[in-house]
Amino acid sequence: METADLKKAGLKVTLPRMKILELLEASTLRHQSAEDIYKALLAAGEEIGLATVYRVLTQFEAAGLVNRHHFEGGQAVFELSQGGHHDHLVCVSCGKVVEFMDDVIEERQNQIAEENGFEITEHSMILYGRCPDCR
Amino acid sequence: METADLKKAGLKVTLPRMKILELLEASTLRHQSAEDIYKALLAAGEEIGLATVYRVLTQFEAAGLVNRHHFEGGQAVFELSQGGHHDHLVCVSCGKVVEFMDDVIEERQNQIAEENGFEITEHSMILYGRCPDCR
DNA sequence: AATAAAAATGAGATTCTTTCGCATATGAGA
DNA sequence: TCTCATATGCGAAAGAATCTCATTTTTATT
Ligand SMILES: [Zn+2]
Ligand SMILES: [Zn+2]
Ligand SMILES: [Zn+2]
Ligand SMILES: [Zn+2]
Repeated sequence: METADLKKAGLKVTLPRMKILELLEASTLRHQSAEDIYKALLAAGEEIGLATVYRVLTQFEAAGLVNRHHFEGGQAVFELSQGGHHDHLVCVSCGKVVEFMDDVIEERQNQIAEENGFEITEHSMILYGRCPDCR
Repeated sequence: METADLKKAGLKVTLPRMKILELLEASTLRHQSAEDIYKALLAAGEEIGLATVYRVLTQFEAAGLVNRHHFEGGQAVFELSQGGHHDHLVCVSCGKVVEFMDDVIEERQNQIAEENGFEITEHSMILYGRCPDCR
């Protein structure tokens, strides 16, 4: 139930926010740009402005509901943050995205940060290549 | 000797290209934006247009002379590609950049790509946090 | 259900970074 | 030195994301 999630996040329950959250939950594509979402909403007959989509996604991000990633040479993409941390494999040919999570890497990252006296707040790891279908 | 590098890269030896390459080699900051470079050139009395700086850096990248990285929330940064592959630790407070390279991680990345049938062309790994000075 | 105050929205303007187009200038080879 | 392909500088343009502000929608309160 979405409205609960919004309230829990300290966000007023408005129509645009509900529609965007619903769309993110219903969509088969986990990683979408603000514009993708805007167009999908338009196609669904919802009259929600692009600025609002950007604003709402930024609020969702701040509330921890979604995560934002910057894949090379494209717009930022957003995904529901359900399912915990993971990183991405991106096909440079067809755009397919595969998620993965590797404890060994995560562990080494922390180790490296520590060795350099850094206190890590987040990280971005994206592997680019050709997917099976595109090779 | 720079002119040789340019010729070797199949690039005509022009004044802007030489100046930019010299600046990259002389600068203490390894990671600079196109605009940083443009301003440094201006400050040094060189009259090189910003568009040229962008063009030249893109050509250098294609020639393998420099690498481009996109650190969160800033302009693209460029660095001379001397010294082989490495990844980055970036301080979110002061912008300090530390380079590192971890064979275990590189190995796991290849493993993961293989498991998913991907043929990796490149990757981006950036750890964000607070450096020792900023904690 | 009606009202008021606070917050969110939509549309367009605006910013920021990067690229493009084209007239002029420059470099490499003859 | 001459010629021509190429590179440069400038301003215009594009693309993504944010901002402004008048209007609308929520939520809280009668
Ligand atoms: Zn593919
Ligand atoms: Zn993901
Ligand atoms: Zn710092
Ligand atoms: Zn580096």
